[in-house]
Amino acid sequence: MAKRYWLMKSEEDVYSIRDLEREGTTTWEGVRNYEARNLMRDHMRVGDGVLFYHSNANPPGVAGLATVSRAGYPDHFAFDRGSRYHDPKSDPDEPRWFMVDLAFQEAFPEVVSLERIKAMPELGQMALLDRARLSVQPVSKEEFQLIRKMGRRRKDGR
DNA sequence: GCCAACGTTGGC
DNA sequence: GCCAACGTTGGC
Repeated sequence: MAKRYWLMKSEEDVYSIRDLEREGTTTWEGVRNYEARNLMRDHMRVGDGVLFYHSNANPPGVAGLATVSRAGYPDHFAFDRGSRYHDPKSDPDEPRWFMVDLAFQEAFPEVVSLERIKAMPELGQMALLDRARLSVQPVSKEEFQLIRKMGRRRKDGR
């Protein structure tokens, strides 16, 4: 199956690309939006490319790359009464929420800011721009490759 | 910290 | 099934 591409948001001060770099892999629990849930449960596959986006950051933007290292599986944090992600409506026999695991790939030398993304006509169709509150979203191969190229090159050309 | 967008909940 | 109230997200 062809590799797919995604953009996933994390609040920078909660979990950043540097945290992922240090840990190597992470679990992506806590997504509580059905559209995002469906993407993780039904469409994300091991090896898919991920743009790691920092929200609530200065500036907000894509901070690096990750890959999907485990496809969708039940978000067991929802069953844990002590977790901030506990959801009494999710049950192990019929889990409501799903998660994936990510592996670190690279941190960009400089964040590709939302402002720069908005300024690129080729990126005008990204869900990021009109589905601002969707934290897991599909990205085309062309969008992924362009942002990767922008991220690997510093603005000053070095 | 503000507030617009937007998804969810719950009364009817 | 409608829709107002409410909660959350996330840019600014």
